[in-house]
Amino acid sequence: MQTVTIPTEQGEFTAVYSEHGLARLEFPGTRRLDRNSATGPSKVTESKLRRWSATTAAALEQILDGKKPASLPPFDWSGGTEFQRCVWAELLRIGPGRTKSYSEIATALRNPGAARAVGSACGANPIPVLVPCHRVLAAGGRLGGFSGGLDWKRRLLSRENVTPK
DNA sequence: ACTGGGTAAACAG
DNA sequence: CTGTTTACCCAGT
Repeated sequence: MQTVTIPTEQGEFTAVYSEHGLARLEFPGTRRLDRNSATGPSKVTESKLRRWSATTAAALEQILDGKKPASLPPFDWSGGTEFQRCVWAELLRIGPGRTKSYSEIATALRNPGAARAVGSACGANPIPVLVPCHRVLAAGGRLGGFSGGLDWKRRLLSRENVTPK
């Protein structure tokens, strides 16, 4: 695992890469102590890392600007369950300025009634912003929750001209 | 505004 | 397997 910091207007994000791609993205101010995994030499090559970092930084910048990212880095979702990966994949289908409710996601996955489980899966999303869990609202356009803090959710949405109740 | 029952998934033990 | 927790939802007070 390799960590790379990404400076933006909104602060310094931290990206964590495995040999398969971007595994985690952290908001500014969320210090993690496990900075160096002592599991031998990192398996992610320098050339991959530089390419992925550039793509991640550009995508992050674009989303913080309320725009659609031109391209995304590969994601390493190996830590997630099958259900969580399905939810996260569905989130990627929501464009900037659009929102979906937790139950709409559940229905789209042909598992209506799983709205609450969808909420849990969103909370477990290791790559916020790029995997836009901030575009998922509760029923009736209410804000719902956000692992990075509701102020971030409001900020990201307002940048896309969305104002929840 | 608050409560209760229903629901699905992850996790600890 | 049971109990607990969870970024939910809806119909009643």
